[in-house]
Amino acid sequence: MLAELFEIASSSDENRRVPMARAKSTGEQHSRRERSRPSRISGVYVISVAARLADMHPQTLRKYDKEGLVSPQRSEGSRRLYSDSDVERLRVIRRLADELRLNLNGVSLVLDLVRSLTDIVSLLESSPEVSDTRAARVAADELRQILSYVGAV
DNA sequence: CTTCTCACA
DNA sequence: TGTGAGTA
Repeated sequence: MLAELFEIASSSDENRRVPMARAKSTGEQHSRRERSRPSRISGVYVISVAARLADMHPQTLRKYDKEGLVSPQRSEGSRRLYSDSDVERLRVIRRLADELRLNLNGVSLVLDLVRSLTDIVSLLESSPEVSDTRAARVAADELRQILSYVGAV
């Protein structure tokens, strides 16, 4: 359906023998860079860790990947690497599916809409000529309500 | 990736 | 009993 809208650049699929540094199934991979204030700590997690953070089973994450709901980066060995935003996205999916009882097609549709609405809110707030109008403020406020209801804060 | 279970209509 | 979601 609309799932093909999400595309994350995948690196080259070279199946070279890269010595995997202690392939621990639990624990974070890579270091955490604290770039100019810890406003955003970027973590990278293997599927088992990401599943635990999102309170899901690893098989569910594989299925979501296959369905195009979440497209994690891949390592050299084609292992899925989930970012913090991927985990956050998984939590939104869990809310949409568990609480709102949406099926996966509904979830992907809502996620598409969330992205569009987020962009529209940004546009409404971008330039003063727009954001200073009453209509823009009302519209942006309404969209933010919808986004927070969906859980996309 | 395929198979199996479970819920549901 | 066919389909979708999650799991083994």
